[in-house]
Amino acid sequence: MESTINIENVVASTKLAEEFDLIKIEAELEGAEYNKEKFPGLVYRVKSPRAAFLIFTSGKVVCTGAKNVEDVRTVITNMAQTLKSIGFEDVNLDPEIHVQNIVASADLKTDLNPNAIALGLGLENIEYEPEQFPGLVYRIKTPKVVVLIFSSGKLVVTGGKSPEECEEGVKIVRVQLENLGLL
Amino acid sequence: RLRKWQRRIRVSNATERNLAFALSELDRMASALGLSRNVRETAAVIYRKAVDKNLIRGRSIEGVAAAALYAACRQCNVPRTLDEIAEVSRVSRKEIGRTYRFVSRELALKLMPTSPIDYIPRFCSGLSLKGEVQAKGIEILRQAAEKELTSGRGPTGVAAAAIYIASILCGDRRTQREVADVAGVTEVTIRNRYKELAEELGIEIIL
DNA sequence: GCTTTAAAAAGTAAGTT
DNA sequence: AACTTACTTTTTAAAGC
Repeated sequence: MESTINIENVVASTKLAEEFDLIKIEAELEGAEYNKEKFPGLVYRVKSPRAAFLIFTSGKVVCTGAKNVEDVRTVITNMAQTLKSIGFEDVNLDPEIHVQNIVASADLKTDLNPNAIALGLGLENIEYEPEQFPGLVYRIKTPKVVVLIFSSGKLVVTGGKSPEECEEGVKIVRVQLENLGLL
Repeated sequence: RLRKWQRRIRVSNATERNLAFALSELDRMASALGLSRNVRETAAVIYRKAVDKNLIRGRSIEGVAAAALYAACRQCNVPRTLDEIAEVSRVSRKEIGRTYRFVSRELALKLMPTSPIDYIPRFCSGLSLKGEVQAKGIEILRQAAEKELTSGRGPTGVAAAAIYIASILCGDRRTQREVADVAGVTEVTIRNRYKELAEELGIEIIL
């Protein structure tokens, strides 16, 4: 089966140490931004596979912006190595990583009618306020994902914990629209 | 026993006081927006239902009142944008929108998205345009809806473009800036929408 | 609820040129 | 009028207000 979705962003969390001295990291790593009053986490961007990190004093880390689930491990491992080389001897170089959210896009390749879809899926199951946003918001219970449906036929799936859940979300939308005769 | 009664009376007083405040707020906002008695009563009904379902918990009375008014305008087909409601409320557009979604869902209002057609009468009066232009604008929007040219677009922008075209076709032209001002959109938006409508509906605009 | 990050979708907005 | 940049919606973790 050809891939029907394009993963655009993966958000993951992990714990690299018991604690971090963010002021030291900010001083050692070029480009690191840390404003405790503004936000409790230190922001650091990497280019390897491109990604952004939010590092906290608790040792916990949030990684966003990765384009693949595999890149997440690569980038986090590199981050751990960088922190170790900067003087943090106790960083875990092989931490447990939790993918928290995946944002993906898809294309049904047909124009869609949001108003008809709203009535078909049921006004109580969707949110569609073109005055505020052009996409129709459809929340699916299982898998627990949210799909944004546009009149162009393009979709955005978010909230999934794995690529499979995102694929499933697109599949559900496609099947329901087909059954409604709106595809 | 006596304390229990006092508590009930106190709660009752607070409830009545809050309801009175909410209703006066609805009236104040409705007056500022020039809304009819029908819309005010519809808003009051929605607000009372929200109170009966305890939807006020964790929300401000003003926020729910503003959301109820926004919903009432839509239900009565005389829509106001969230920005217009926010202008006469002390609650932000974001808060009103969030409360509206919650109340709308909890009370199962099942409102369809606002139709551009519902903005035509108000915008035309604001531009002192006659019924002929109004009818032409509505006709254009009906055709546009059939060809699905309005999906995903802001209702006010589409309505503004239809009025702009209608005013020209009826020989009582209004400038893009004039229409943009009453509709609360930019000239760029009117330009984008009217070009699209004229093109797809085969309307020749001679300036 | 907010603050910060990333990203797509499509519409609208604002500032420059 | 074109460009650019930016904000709207959704999701999600983190620590703290």
